[in-house]
Amino acid sequence: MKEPNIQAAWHGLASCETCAIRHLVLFSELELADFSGIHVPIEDIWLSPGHSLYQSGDRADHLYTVRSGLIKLEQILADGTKRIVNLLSHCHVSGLEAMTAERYEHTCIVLQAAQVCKIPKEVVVKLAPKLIGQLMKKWHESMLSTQECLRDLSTGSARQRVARLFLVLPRSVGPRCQLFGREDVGALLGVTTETASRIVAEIKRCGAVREVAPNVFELNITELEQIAFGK
Amino acid sequence: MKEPNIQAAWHGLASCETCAIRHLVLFSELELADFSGIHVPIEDIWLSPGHSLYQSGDRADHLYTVRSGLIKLEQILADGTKRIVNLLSHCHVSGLEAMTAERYEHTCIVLQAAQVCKIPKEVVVKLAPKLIGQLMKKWHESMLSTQECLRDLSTGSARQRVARLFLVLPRSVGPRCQLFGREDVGALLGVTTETASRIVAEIKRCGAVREVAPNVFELNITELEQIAFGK
DNA sequence: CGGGAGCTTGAGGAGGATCAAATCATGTGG
DNA sequence: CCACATGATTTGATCCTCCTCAAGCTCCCG
Repeated sequence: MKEPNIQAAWHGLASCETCAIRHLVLFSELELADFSGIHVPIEDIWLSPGHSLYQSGDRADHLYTVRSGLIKLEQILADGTKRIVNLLSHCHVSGLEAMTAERYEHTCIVLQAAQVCKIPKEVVVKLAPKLIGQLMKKWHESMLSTQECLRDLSTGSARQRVARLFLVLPRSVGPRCQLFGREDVGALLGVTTETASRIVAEIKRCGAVREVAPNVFELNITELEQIAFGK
Repeated sequence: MKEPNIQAAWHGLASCETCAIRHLVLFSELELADFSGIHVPIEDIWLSPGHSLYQSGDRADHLYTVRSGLIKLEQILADGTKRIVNLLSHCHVSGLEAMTAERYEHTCIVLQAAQVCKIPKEVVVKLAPKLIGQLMKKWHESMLSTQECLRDLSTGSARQRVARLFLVLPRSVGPRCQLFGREDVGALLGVTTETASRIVAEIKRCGAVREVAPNVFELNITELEQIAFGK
């Protein structure tokens, strides 16, 4: 497992003002003057798959906005097995619980190379009055995303779940997406690793997806939708 | 199905000031002066099982704080089946999405006789700056509750799920709780109605619960925990 | 070349789904 | 007050899916 690659860790909010996705994330409603009051560092971080942003139980003092890549939130169940309860991608915010709780309740791990902004909780608290709208929007988004993950991806046959997973994954160019390890697929769908592997292979065989490179798939959307939602 | 029983629907916030659970719900941080600015009605409503507070797709213009009883949030899946994604009880807030979205995304139905406060969205928006803390707390609570519902109640064998459901249900006197229809149990656990019925019967037979009245159960906590989390 | 981690495949069995029917509870109208 | 209709619950029998345990396979790295 490689070390996290911190390419840039600048301080202050200078970059936020010009951030291309600012209007989509937390700070959309801020004006120039607001940035000047901030004297704690906001880091811009690149991470490769396998790295964790935080662990369940860690002191929750940062929020993270995902600029690119894919990130999983997982929890350990009573019987020791892991379960993924949310996938975060472009413009999502993770660690929102920092705003009200002492500690994180998920372990947050990178699935596909990601770029994130690490924002100290105190910055958000200080700006909170101006950020209410965005914060609520992000809470709501998190909620929808979690419900989608847990509801759609753990209902129906394993075939349907895998098909829905393919449809949910962020697309790169055209109908193309990247999958991750079978163990994670299992933890996300609530099935065993073996079943995950079997079904992915089967869906590959039946032509609903085509593996153009290791774990990179080209999707046949209509086929997949047929499997995912067909009676 | 009986009509909703609106015993009191008073206007203004006079009652909020003296509400016994105020400090646990949205308005804990308000002072007397804050209540005077409110000129839209906040209703206190009693509802019997089966009634809906709102339907998925309805215009979202009210928040509801649950004072007592039990309420389900359900959604209709692509294949037409219903799935319960959250259970709300004492001091929970439902309809938080009204704060950022146009429409409700769940259908909200009473499972056990409930008393709720119906708060117009505009009241909360107006008081928002003072309520940030509580709002976040409630978002967080909702999130935890949803994750618990969907994660714990749709993982493992049906036996385990039923046992966990009994452990999650709000207790009345001592280790006693009330269950609801088998169809709802199924929709909550992600199993069929028949399986729900079968397993409840089995758990009754093996002595982990005792039915002291129709759908009222006395729990054997240690037995249930053994089933719920035992290997 | 050998070792390890992740992925795939196989055989067997347990657990739910499905379809069907019987029982029970409730409310209605005669 | 009873007969009946309606809906929820229970139970049964059968089939299929997925879990379990196990072995082989591929790829990467020392």
